[in-house]
Amino acid sequence: MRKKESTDYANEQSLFQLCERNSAINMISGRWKGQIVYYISLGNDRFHLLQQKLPNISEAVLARQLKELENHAILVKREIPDTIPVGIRYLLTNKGVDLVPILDSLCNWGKSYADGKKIVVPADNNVIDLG
Amino acid sequence: MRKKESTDYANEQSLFQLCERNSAINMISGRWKGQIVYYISLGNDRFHLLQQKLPNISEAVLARQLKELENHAILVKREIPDTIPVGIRYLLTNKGVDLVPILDSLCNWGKSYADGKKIVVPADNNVIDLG
DNA sequence: CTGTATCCCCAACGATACTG
DNA sequence: CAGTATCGTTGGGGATACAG
Repeated sequence: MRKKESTDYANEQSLFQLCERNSAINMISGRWKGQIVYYISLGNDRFHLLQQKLPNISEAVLARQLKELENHAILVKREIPDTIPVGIRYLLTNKGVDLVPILDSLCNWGKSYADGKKIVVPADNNVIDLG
Repeated sequence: MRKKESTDYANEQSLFQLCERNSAINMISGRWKGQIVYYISLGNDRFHLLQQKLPNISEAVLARQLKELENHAILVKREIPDTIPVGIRYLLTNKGVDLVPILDSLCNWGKSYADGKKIVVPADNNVIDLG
């Protein structure tokens, strides 16, 4: 547990208060979160389906990331009736659904520059030469 | 340094390869990055101005975050001529400028739900009651 | 003014064994 | 099937002293 008296904790909270931008970044920071939300949006709504899509994730880590996304109300768990052992579906909330296009634009942003879009500084119009 | 043989490193790289979404999230993950990019976009382009805007950040941390943003070509450093000691301006590249509206939409996304927008699950139309 | 060097602490990721 | 418990390792944030 992060200590509530630490500067670390205080800094985090003050940033969250300053602007929702910071808590939003915090909600999607986590190695697998973007990919998990994406796969669930495509209908991979079971634990084992996500494991298949993310073959290198450990059970403990997947469970943790799902719980964090649930705590942020990005997804919810629903039990599938009359199944033994009980099956669980992961469903995006409207908050989670609203996140998807934002993650898409992040994806496109990164992709356009990874694909060779020139980096320039608008202030001086000089092209940056990346090593 | 993260060891290149570790599973940790391999997982990170495979996610970056899988989709730019993941490397983009990685670029903006870092406690102060969103706020730094925002303040620079408003014209706070000096180290000491950023320190004023972010009073709780330590010099070491600010320098680290700026260097990471520079490594991702989101900003560049420009020396101010004929200054002793030498002054540095931080300028957003076009890549950095393109990031700003995405961070804004992230901000609005978080804000709308923080402000009381109802959380529902589109699949079943049930309203979620958050404690 | 804009950093670097050093050290401490904690949280995230990961591996594995176990459970209802 | 969908987890929990535990533990090891690493990396990020922070404080402080020092430097060009």
